[in-house]
Amino acid sequence: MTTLSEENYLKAIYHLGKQGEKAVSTNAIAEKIETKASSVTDMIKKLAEKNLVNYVKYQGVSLTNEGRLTAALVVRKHRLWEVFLVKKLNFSWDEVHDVAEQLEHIKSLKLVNELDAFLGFPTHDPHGDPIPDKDGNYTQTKSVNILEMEAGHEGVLSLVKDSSEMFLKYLNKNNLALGDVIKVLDFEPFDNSVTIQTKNKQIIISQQVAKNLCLNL
Amino acid sequence: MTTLSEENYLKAIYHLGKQGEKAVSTNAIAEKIETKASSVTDMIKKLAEKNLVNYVKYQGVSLTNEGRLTAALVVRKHRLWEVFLVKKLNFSWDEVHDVAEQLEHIKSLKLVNELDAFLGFPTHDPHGDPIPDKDGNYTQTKSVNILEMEAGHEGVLSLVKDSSEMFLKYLNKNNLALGDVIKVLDFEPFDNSVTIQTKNKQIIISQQVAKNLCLNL
DNA sequence: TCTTTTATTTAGTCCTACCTAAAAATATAT
DNA sequence: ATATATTTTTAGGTAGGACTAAATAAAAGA
Repeated sequence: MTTLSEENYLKAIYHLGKQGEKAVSTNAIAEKIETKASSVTDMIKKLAEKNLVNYVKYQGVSLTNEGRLTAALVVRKHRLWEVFLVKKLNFSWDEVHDVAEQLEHIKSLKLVNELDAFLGFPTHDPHGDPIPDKDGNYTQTKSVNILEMEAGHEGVLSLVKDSSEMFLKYLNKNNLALGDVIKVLDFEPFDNSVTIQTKNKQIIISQQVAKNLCLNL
Repeated sequence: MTTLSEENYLKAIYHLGKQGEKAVSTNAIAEKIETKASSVTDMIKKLAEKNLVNYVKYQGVSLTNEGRLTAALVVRKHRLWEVFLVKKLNFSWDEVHDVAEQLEHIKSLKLVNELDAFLGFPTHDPHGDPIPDKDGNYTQTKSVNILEMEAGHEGVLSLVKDSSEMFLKYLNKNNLALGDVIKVLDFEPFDNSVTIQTKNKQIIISQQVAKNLCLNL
């Protein structure tokens, strides 16, 4: 049985391991979890002892199959609870993160699966992230980052990479939501900002914003 | 902010303090929480330090107003989650306890109150226990224990005092559920068993069972 | 009342998960 | 290639929350 803290480490490694298949560094984990590198080393040793991660001193860490499944099931719970909060309890997408961080650690197989059914087996959370199934698998829809598109093309906003309250509030303020049709009009080379059109309005978004928005073509 | 462990102690004192208004003993708490008396003493000191309990060495412990409110809000969450599990997620009343024990510690005011609304502001949990409101208050309906009734009288099963899985499974097996009309037929002096009638069937229940069933007249 | 039993508290440990400071390994730069 | 900087690990320590064993207070019995 994994502790709350162990689950948080596994989740961090899971997320960090996604982009680039190689081992995750101690410092990267420390930064993600907001803890010190020495604490990370301690915990990694414990997780290695439990066969949840592969660990070679000074060479970083990666999840074993068992560790990956454990992490995926935590992520599954997190995202299902987010859907519940938004769809059933009137939370807005910028309010769900902290509560879901707590709910994701509740241990009950029946609870997760009944919740899944109650919500109608959703495939994505309110930020467009895919929800792993009972076995930890999901199908990644290949959405494209705005910065990688060509001017003149359009798509449906389907994934918001940054789920921080601050960023989501920015999107709310600018009336941008998942499912919106967005047309990329122009790239400004000076500051890498992008002009987009949605709901018959044009707005300019910074590179930092564009980086976090992905469209389905 | 209270920790999970502190909340469990407050809850135990809250429940133990209900019957008989005097101070709760260290041993009683230890038994309820399934821990050792010495651990209880440690924790009580901490709670007294935080002004959540009144404590005099060797004289037992009682809740302060702040402690009682904190405990009541944990109980409120516990019972609301039980209603959710039974009404929305197809849990039976004997399956909810362990999960609710976890869910009761989730910290989010909005979550509790939205859940309350989502469930239609229920007043009682699946075992007939009253659900405290935002301020920790509830109205105790004065249901009567079967052992205190007279033969020939009847009422509606409205409170099951023992919420253990074993006892609830016994009730299921004998087709007894909250809301059933029960008529008390006879008291057997030899072993204090009781003959009752419900749904046109007569069954004999032991004193131990009868002790845990209360009816609304 | 005095003694025995029971309840409670204290003293000293342990484990988890964190920390700081120092040491060791790896990576980078000249 | 060697010196410097960065990353990672080790060593040692802290706080929360549990434990055992021993000491002390309160309650019960003779």
